[in-house]
Amino acid sequence: METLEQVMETLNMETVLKAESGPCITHLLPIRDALDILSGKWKIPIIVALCVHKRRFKELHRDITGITAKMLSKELKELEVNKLVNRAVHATSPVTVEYSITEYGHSLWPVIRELRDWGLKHRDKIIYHPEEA
Amino acid sequence: METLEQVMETLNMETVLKAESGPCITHLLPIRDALDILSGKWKIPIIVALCVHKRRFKELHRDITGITAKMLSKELKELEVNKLVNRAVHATSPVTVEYSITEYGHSLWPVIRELRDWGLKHRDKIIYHPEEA
DNA sequence: CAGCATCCTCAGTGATACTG
DNA sequence: CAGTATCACTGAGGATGCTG
Repeated sequence: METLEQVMETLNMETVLKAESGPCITHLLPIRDALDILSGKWKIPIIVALCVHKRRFKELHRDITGITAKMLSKELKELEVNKLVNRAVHATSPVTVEYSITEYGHSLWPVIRELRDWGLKHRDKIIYHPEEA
Repeated sequence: METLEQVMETLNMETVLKAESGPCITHLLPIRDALDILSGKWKIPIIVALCVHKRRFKELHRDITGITAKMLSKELKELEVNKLVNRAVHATSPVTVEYSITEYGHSLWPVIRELRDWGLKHRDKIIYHPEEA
């Protein structure tokens, strides 16, 4: 089992931190990419909602408390660009659009699980045991 | 092995999305907590830098390209509150302050690894194979 | 229904200067 | 050295109304 230090060494820190390119592209940047795709106020709720089952725009708008149509539209577009979400237009009248999680979207699961697991432990540590160093 | 759908079901989505409290606290919120702690422009570079070895404020300021003293100070404070980073003041003259990763900080490793691994695969998929659905 | 256009605001960030 | 204070700016996100 590698330690955090060992892994960080593989990141070639001293080079990475100051590099404009090179090692940075294969090391720090991927972390940033993943973070950028998941962060923001609505990405996770949308992904979670679509993981349960496919939904239409209006349904998402209704099921995700507080989101505006503008943000929902924008976020879905980003998720679609990243191939995490599929957009299917049905030629009904009026048209309906169904959004669903892609197969590729499932690859996010290990990431989300780690985030959730760490977040749970962290909540416990900080909120319920704030006194411990 | 659980599927993403199965896990999402355990999140009790329909309840979670609309809940102000209750299930939300143990499910969506931890993900947001973790994300909040890691996201932003400087948290990861700081953590990575400190994982290689402890550093003083000035050293961090020098080693992390582009960060301002104000942001460095603010980010270190947040990391310290979350017990990921330790702040040690030495009564030299003038005083020096050493920042280091805590034992608890190491618990972030699985999270960072998953983010990096997914980010690497994603980079490959989106940038080098943009044509594939 | 599924969005887009417009306007707005305010918290996060940067630049610069200053302090114990 | 290790920060803080002040000001200015930007952009994520919200409110509202409109369209194909």
